[in-house]
This record gives sequence, structure tokens and C-alpha cells, in this order.
Amino acid sequence: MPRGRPPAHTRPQVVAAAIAVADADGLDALTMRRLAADLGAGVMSLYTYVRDKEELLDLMFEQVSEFDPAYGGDDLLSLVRWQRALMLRHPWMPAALPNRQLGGPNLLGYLERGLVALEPTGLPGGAKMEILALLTGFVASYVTNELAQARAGVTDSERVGEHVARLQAAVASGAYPQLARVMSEGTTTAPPPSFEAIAARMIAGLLGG
Amino acid sequence: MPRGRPPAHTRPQVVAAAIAVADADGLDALTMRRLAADLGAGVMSLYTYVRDKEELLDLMFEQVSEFDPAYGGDDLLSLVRWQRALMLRHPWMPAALPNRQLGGPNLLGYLERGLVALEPTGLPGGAKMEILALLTGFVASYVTNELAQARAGVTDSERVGEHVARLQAAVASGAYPQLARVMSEGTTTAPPPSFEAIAARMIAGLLGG
DNA sequence: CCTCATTCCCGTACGTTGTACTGAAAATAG
DNA sequence: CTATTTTCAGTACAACGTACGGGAATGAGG
Repeated sequence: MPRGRPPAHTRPQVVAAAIAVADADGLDALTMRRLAADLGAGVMSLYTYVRDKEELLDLMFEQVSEFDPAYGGDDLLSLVRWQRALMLRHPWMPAALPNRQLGGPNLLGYLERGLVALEPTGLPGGAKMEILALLTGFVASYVTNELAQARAGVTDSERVGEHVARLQAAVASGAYPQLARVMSEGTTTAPPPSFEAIAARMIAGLLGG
Repeated sequence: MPRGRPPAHTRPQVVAAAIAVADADGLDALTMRRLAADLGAGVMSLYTYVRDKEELLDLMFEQVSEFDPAYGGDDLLSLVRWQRALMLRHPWMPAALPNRQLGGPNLLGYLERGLVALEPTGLPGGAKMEILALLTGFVASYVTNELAQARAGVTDSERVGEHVARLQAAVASGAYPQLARVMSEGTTTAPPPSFEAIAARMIAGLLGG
């Protein structure tokens, strides 16, 4: 039987609460105090379940990254499709991606699947790892753009307002004719190619098409 | 004639000092106090030259991004080559890339050049912007990997040590055979394809090759 | 020369963050 | 009971960005 005072929570519970905060209010809102308050716990109690905030972020990634076979099999396009779905559901992932360490079975499973998919290429291991990292970075960039476009018009935030003003002033100077054309276009034109198409071409390019 | 007390520094000087700190000791070392100390100024004096730290980072990007024609002309491969050189020289750029606003002539010039290069594609403006953003994200990912590999073996840092230990434990479980192969390979195999090759294929892929 | 308006300098101070320290609280084992 | 072990959580600290406000240094007008 376990000795000592019984834990009031479990590690997955704490991590789930952190994910909920980040999903709802963004990564900046995820502070140890906020998390403790949401759990009804003392701030320092969290450190029973987590060494520090970095580890908490690692665990959030791991917990969120259970592979869903609905997105396909062990080919790169399926993996990338799955990553995009994850990041769209959890918009904090791209920003938290740097400095992450993949330690748990979910993320190691993803890595293994990616290596399997790259097996027929016969590339050296380092090159495979690099390709997987580049693909993840690509998905993060793509989703970041996607989310930024979804926020366009909704957010004003003072800061982007000034940015747009600066851009328009620069355009008015006449020194950037192509930029002027793009900005006058608005969003009325046809939508850009789909994620599937871009991702497929990117994979082909990375594999030496 | 300008009235009032004369400034003790100039804005480019302040920005240059900030770049020097980040180049030498990393982005985390770039605090307002450290910057003020390096300049021999009071901390709050910095806010005469810069609205806040975000703007300082924007100005650092702008100041660093003077285009060097030695890297080529107005084609995408030249632009990407130039971006990589910048990021290798200033390793803090990839990490500081999110939330940046390109306001100055250097960065707007880069944007204009990129749009010119994409002109023959006939794509809508939004798609052009997206391609440029994705390319920048790709370069940032690539350089991040490059720098991480350069640090491999040099840094131990306690945190990566544990990471490697976890990986080896996972590999020892036998559940990840491909990962095991890659880790046993070491870095003895042939180097991965060059940046030029990967970048060229990525551009071709993004343009619909 | 004096005064005033203007501009920059910068010490102090506040709120927020992650987390080290410490001791109380709650369980089991003997 | 007592001892041991584990978790809980209040207090406290260092570091951060920066708001505030008064002092200092200049040119302009009399």
C-alpha cells in the first residue's frame, strides 16, 4: 500500500487542466498560479506532479499527441495531416514547439512512424530526422498562417493596427509596387491551394522529387 | 536647431548594442537592464529610443536585414540563401521570428523582392504572401536544426542529458526499432543533402512543381 | 543674463512571473 | 500511540518589463 498523504490530483489531470487553459485563453494565460487556481490547489502543489514549467509543456504535447488512425496510415502525408489537425485544435502548439522534448510513447510513436515512412528512401538516419523536423516546422508555419488569417479582421489589438498603418504609408510612397498590388487586392481573389496539395508537393520536394 | 537636452545615444546605436548582446549571449540574455548596462545608460533611458521590447526586436530584425546583393538576385533561391546567412550570423533570429512586424525599408524591400520573384506564377496575392511566409519558416527550421547539430556534443546542460537518457531507455524497450537503428548509427554516415539542394526542391514544390 | 519651454536622463517602484524553502497535514507501518 | 513517508501549500525571493515623476541639460525669447 502507498504510504504518505494521498495525492489530491493525478499528473494527467494536472496536464489536462493546463491544456484546457491554453486551449481556452492561450499560452500566455497558462501560468502556474492560474493553473493552480483552476485545479483548486496551491501553487507549489503543482511541483509535486511536474518538475518545472518546461516539463509541463512537454507533457502537454505528449498527452495531446495520441495518434488517431482516422487520419491515415504510416505515410508522411497522413502524419502531416494529423499534425495539422492537432495544431488547429490546440493553437498554442506552434508557439510552444521550440525547446520541446519528445519523451513519451505518443511522440516516440510518431517519430517511429515517420522513420518507417522514410525507410524506402534509404537515406541516412540523420537526414530522416531532419526531414521529419522540417515537416513539423512546415506544418507549424502553415497552421500559424491559417490561424492568423482566421483572426484577421476580428483582432485589432492596437499593435496590428499600427502595423497596417505603416504598411499603407510605405505603399503610398510608391517604392513597393508589388506590395501595393497585393494590398489593394484584398481577400476577394480565389483561395490559395489547399493544405493537402501544398503538403504533398512539399513532401515530394523534401524526398528529392 | 533641436531644442532640449541632446540625446546621449542614437536609436541605431541602441539597436546595435541589443544585436551585439543577442549575438554574443543569446536572446535570453537580452534584458533591458543588461542592454542599459552595456550602453552605460539608465534602464529607463532606453524607452526614449524604443517604445517597448517588442519594438526593439522589430528594429533588430530591420537593422540586420540589409540586403546583400552578393547572395544573388531577385529569385527565390537567392532570397532564401540570404535569409539563411542572416540567421546563421544571428542565431537569435529564428526564436524571435514569431510576432515580428516588418516595418522598415530593409524588410519591406525583401518582401517586394519576393513578390517580384513570384510574379510569373500569376498566383493571387494572398498565396504569394503565404509562400514567402512558409519559405521563411522553412529557413528558420533548417537553421535551427543546423545550429542544434553544431551544439551537439558541446552542450550538455542537464536537460538534454536527461532527454538522451529517456530516448535510450525507450530504445532499449524494443518498441521503436527504426529509432533504435538511427540512434545506433551515430553521425558516422554521409552528411545530409546540402541546404541549396533542399531549398531548391522546396521552392519547386511550393510553386507547384 | 534670466526665464521658459522642451527634451532627454534615470532612480524608484509596481505588478507578474517561475520556483526554492519550509513546515504543516495526512496517510500507512510497526 | 509513534515513526515514517509523501503530499500540500504559504511565504518569499530574484528577475523581468515598464509606469511614473522629478531632475538635468539644452535652445529661444526677452
